[in-house]
Amino acid sequence: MIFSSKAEYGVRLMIELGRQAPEHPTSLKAIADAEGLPLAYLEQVVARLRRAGLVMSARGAHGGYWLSRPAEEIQMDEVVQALEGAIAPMECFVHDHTERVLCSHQPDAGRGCATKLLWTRVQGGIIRSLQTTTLAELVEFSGRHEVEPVVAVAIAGETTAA
Amino acid sequence: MIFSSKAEYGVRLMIELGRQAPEHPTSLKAIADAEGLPLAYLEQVVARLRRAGLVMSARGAHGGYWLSRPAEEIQMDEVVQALEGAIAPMECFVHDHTERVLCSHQPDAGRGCATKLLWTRVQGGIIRSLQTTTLAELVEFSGRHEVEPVVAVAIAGETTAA
DNA sequence: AATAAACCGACCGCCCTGGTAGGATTTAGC
DNA sequence: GCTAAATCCTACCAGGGCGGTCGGTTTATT
Repeated sequence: MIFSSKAEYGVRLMIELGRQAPEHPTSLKAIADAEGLPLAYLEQVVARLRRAGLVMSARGAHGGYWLSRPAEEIQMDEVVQALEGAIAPMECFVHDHTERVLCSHQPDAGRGCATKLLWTRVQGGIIRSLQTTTLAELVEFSGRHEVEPVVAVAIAGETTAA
Repeated sequence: MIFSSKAEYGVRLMIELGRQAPEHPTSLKAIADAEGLPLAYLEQVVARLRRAGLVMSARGAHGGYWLSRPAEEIQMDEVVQALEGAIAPMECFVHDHTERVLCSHQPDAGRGCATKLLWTRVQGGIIRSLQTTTLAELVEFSGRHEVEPVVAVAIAGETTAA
């Protein structure tokens, strides 16, 4: 429940685009069918990726979307950030201006904001793990197990446990 | 927006308890006043910490709460987990049983679930950063800047930027 | 007895999420 | 030029979770 479904859908969409030949436009309809996702909702998701400059598009018949850069050069923190907005573990990290009680950092400055220290570390952990993963890795991973379904499940299980 | 305010309030509460002498019960009222948080809501928050065995309580007049272990032995992943429930970056991580479309891991096992690889790494990053931070660290940090308010703000700002 | 506190469960308004609807615009192919 | 296929855009909506309140019960101290 940390990331919303926009992140899930968007990452899947990016992987799907990464599987296609570059410059060759893929229609949203094709992706929606392949992944079993609602087309109209995907439109909103891909709009964020486009505005962030991660994908490019061509309108009209035989139009579609493609990666604006090779998958090797796309770090996943860019993708998730485009989909979810700022990657922050706590509300006060993204809206410093709001004078909510949630973040006592500004108000009672007499005491160091210890929670902020904690959330800063968490934020670092998240961003680091996203930065060190490229889209190409995920594309490669998703394609590697297409031939052997049983093995694929086993490996995925181990990865989860680790 | 990754963690809810329960985490923020609960961590602050734990820090407050860590500042007190062990075994000496602190009333919720005192904490609520010190932190400017709603008492009735804090009750729900502290209940989670108690059920997780992180704090102990005494009822009646002059009752209150205290840490069940020294702050040095409390890793923050335990605290956050008690407050937020399972620490998972995506819904399908916590409810494997639900047959939602959100996680395609089970359904189309023919293809390796690449998003799961990503979320697993993120989860690892979060938990690691929480595990390597003890409550004692936060207590020490919060107390260090009490004397020099101006310096405290400056240091906190640097920590955020880093 | 009175007071101070932990404990418990029900309730409730607000906002965000996930999703739908309906259209406007652009392009390829005939 | 017409039609179909696609992107693009805006508004709308139901549901659920979150943050919070309230009233009351129980337990212990003084």
